Amino acid sequence: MTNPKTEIFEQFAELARVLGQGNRLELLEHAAQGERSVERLAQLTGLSPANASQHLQVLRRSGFVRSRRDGKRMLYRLGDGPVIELLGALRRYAEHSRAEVRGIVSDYFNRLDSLEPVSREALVKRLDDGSVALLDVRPEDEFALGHLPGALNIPFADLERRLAELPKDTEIVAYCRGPYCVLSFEAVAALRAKGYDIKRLEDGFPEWKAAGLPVDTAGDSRLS
Amino acid sequence: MTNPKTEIFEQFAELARVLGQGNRLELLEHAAQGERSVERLAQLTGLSPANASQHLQVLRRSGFVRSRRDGKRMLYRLGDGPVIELLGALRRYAEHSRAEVRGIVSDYFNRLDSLEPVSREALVKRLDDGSVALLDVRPEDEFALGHLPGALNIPFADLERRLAELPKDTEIVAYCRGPYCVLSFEAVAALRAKGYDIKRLEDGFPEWKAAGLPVDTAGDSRLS
DNA sequence: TTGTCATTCAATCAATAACTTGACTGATTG
DNA sequence: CAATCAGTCAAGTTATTGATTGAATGACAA
Repeated sequence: MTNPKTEIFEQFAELARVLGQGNRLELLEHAAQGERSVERLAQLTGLSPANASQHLQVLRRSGFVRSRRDGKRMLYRLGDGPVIELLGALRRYAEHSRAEVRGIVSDYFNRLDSLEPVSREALVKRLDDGSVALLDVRPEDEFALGHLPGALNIPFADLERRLAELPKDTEIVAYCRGPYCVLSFEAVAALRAKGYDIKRLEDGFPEWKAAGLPVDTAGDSRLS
Repeated sequence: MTNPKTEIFEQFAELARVLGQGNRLELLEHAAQGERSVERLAQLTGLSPANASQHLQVLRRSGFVRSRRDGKRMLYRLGDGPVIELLGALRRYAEHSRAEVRGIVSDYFNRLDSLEPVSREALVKRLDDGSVALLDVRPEDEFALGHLPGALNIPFADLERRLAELPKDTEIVAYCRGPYCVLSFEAVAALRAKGYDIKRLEDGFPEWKAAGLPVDTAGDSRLS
């Protein structure tokens, strides 16, 4: 173990082991949306608070999340290393080589949205043109913690009630928490059925932020 | 567990767990050099054949390696998914956030080569100019399984004896198995001490190949 | 066919990990 | 100050994992 190479591989492996737990990956995705208390993260993932706390500490020890105290709550947010990039590489590898992943993806997601999604690059270009409207279907609190500039926030649950706010003549791009977030898939399916010209952003808010693209945090929820 | 999202995260986690073992990562690095028998891989990593075999099967189940039979030996090589990309993301994350990794790297590696390495992109450009000679310091069998076009192969152990083959007037770029392969670090240190104008390639052969750049497999070991 | 070699399988043991429970700490509120 | 709330810690249980050993397979050669 004094061999430096072995030592390095062991360090890498330790990081991989931290990601080797579904619950932790799920906590990580939620923390990637913005700061969240332990209790909230526990609710979102269905874990017991104690269990969530322990997982979060494991994630913190490896720098995947950071934490700060706010009164009696402890807020966790994503760490500042290239976490999203690592998770993206894991996702891409999984999509390539795990038949199960492809199966689940096509069963549950692609079925809902057979048209190809819009890439981040394409969206940036089209936002410059002003030829597209942005729809954020995440819950309001996640939206408040950060969103794409100019996005309109209508949580998925409120979509039916607030259809009037959506433009019928402009193309809409909907986004969500990440590439596997169901909300945007279902929003696209629902709105397309109603005749809206709508597509899905390939990935979600964390990836956008990680790419260094501008992010709004205030309640600035007008259409661009 | 019927929840598709949980299911997906569990799939991702399973892949991460496979990488969560130092010995497996080391086997993977060796398999990334080219096809290798179980026995050879066991030798290279210091594992027992049975143990190496089991690890290799775990890696195979997740597509990180492929295998084929050749007579009575079983040859393992890297799988064809974006494995190198995933390992690269893991490495970059580790370098960013693990103080231990930075420490080990600076202690054992940077000490040997304080000058910045040459990036793959820069090397491609300079190879077009013909302004640089390529030195592959890996063992001959690894070289034979694949190497950068026009590279001269002098295994590290033979360097002293074969100095005459190296140009004194051209800049040399040395490379090896990967970003943490000691051979190229030491070769650069040794040759620089003897007055050669030599730098290290930032990463190694597997990354070059994964980037889709041309690779020679024959015994074509002339200088470019 | 028999023997040999490389690899895999099966059984075992020790170590590690995840989750639960209940007690504990630290900050806020009455 | 006492009560409460959010989070953490510590101990115990169960399940999984990695390494070892020796036997079993499958390919080849005499």
